[in-house]
Amino acid sequence: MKNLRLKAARAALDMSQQQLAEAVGVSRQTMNAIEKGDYNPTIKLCRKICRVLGKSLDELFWEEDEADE
Amino acid sequence: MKNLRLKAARAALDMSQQQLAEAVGVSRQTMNAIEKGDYNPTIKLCRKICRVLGKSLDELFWEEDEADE
DNA sequence: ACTTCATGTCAACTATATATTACATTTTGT
DNA sequence: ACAAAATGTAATATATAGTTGACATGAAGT
Repeated sequence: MKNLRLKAARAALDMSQQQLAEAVGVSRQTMNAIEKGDYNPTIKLCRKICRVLGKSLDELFWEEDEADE
Repeated sequence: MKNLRLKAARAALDMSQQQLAEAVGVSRQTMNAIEKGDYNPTIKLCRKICRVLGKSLDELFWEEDEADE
C-alpha cells in the first residue's frame, strides 16, 4: 500500500525522492519502493526518515488496518 | 541497544517472549533478539508487536538518540 | 533432587531489505 | 517543442532479518 503521508511530508519540505534518499543514506530506488509500498523498511530506516522529515513514527508509519499479508 | 520499553510492555501483560512471538508470528529467538537489540526489525513486525501490546510505535520503537551505526 | 518454564545463545539455513546499473516514462520549466 | 529533472521499473548481487534445532542456565514449584 502506498505511503501517501510520507510523500506529503516529503513534498512539504520540497524534497525529491533522491534528496530524501541521500539524507537518510539509502538509494533512490529504495525510497521509491518504500513510498510505493513495495517494501517493508526496517525500523531504523523509518526513524531516520522521521528525523529528516520532522515527523513521528506514528505519523508516517502507523497503519490502522493491516490485513497481515 | 536493549529495548526495555518492549520488555516492560510485555511484562505488563504477563506474556513470555514465546507467547509474544507466537502472537505476532515470529520465532522466540527473533523476539529475544529484538528485545536484546540484536536486530533491527521491519516496520510491519513492529506494528504487529504494537497491536498485541496495545502500544504505539512511538511508545515502543522511537529512539531519541541514534548515533547511526 | 527433580521437573518445568523462561531466557540466553550458537550454527546453519532461507527470505527479503537494500545496492547498483540501466533504461523508460512522466512532470516541470523555458 | 525541447531539455532537464523526477519518478517508475527491471535484473542481478549482497547484507541482514527471520527460521529451525539444539543446548545451557536460572528461577519457581512440587
